[in-house]
Amino acid sequence: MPSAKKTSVIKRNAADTALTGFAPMTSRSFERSLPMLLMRARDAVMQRFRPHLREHDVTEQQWRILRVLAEQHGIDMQSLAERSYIQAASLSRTIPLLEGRGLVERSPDPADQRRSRVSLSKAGRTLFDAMVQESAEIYAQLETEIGGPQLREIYRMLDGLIALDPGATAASDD
Amino acid sequence: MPSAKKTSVIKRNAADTALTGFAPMTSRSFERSLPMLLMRARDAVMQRFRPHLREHDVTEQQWRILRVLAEQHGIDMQSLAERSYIQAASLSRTIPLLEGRGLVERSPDPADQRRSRVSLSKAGRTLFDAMVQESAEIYAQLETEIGGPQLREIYRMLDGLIALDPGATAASDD
DNA sequence: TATTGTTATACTCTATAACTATA
DNA sequence: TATAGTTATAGAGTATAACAATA
Repeated sequence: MPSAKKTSVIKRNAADTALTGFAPMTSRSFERSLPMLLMRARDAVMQRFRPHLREHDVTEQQWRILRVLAEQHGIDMQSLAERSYIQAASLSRTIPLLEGRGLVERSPDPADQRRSRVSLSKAGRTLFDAMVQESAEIYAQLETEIGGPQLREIYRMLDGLIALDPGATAASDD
Repeated sequence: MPSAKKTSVIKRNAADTALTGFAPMTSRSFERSLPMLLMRARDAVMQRFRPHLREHDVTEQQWRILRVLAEQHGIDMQSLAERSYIQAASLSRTIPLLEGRGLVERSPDPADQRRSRVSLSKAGRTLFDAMVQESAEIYAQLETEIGGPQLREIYRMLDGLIALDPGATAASDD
């Protein structure tokens, strides 16, 4: 039941009381573990998108890659890794899969033979266009349910949390 | 730089404009993908906790298990899986590891031989008490940086997102 | 020597199904 | 027949380090 009050996710007991004597009045909210709630919130949102991703046989990670490629043609592997928040080693295994499906193309950078220039193929662009359209519709539905101002507030607060980690913030400052 | 404005995480270009024609005025925030921001926010928060977890040689998943066991003695595997948001199959592999370290004990449920009753051992309780104390301190530091009211607002909004997924909400209603 | 990208290794976690032993 | 838990399998992802080619 979506509307049920989740008051007892974590139950009070002796041990609990002992450990939260540290911050007695607000212990309840902290016991509900911020990372856990973030994980569950992400999962709840992804529920909306998973059927859509599966339908196109694209993993979450691959979708992140396609999105970066859609906005930056001929990006090198390292930059792609940073912008899609995927480890370079992981990317090296994933890109050939997308190449194999004809969604992605690579060519050596003429200015530096070490570098690859990764791009969306025509088929990749077509897939992306179709997917991003559906994705926008799911987002629009989300916004309807949550409310625009509320959703913008969520973005603002998530930015605040992300800014807690200087490393992560730096990665997004491009 | 934590204070830097992240205005250019996703760059505008022709392709971008094309795909976001769908919702022109608010496209920027939606392009910044809610699941992605939730993932990064969780990662940023976890950064604070990872050294603490590693120090005690406990994975994030194992920490979730310990927390559930700390508040519910003699829980069966299925309930433990639900409450810790871990797949039952994954739990079946993880619990023996914790047993091996002497942190967790299991005994068959006398009323139903199929069921296990999983509990924290004395050593497990000692570890939990030490870790939860440190964890509370990290949270307190987070609260100082973010601000109590702001943090409570974050919790409220995450609850809202989680409520979007009836399945996930049901799991937390215990 | 340093950098780009790939490969290797080991580990974590997920998802699904098959299996066992009880009920 | 149904349920609790385990095991098997495959896939997806992380994290590190070693490595080859190029700069």
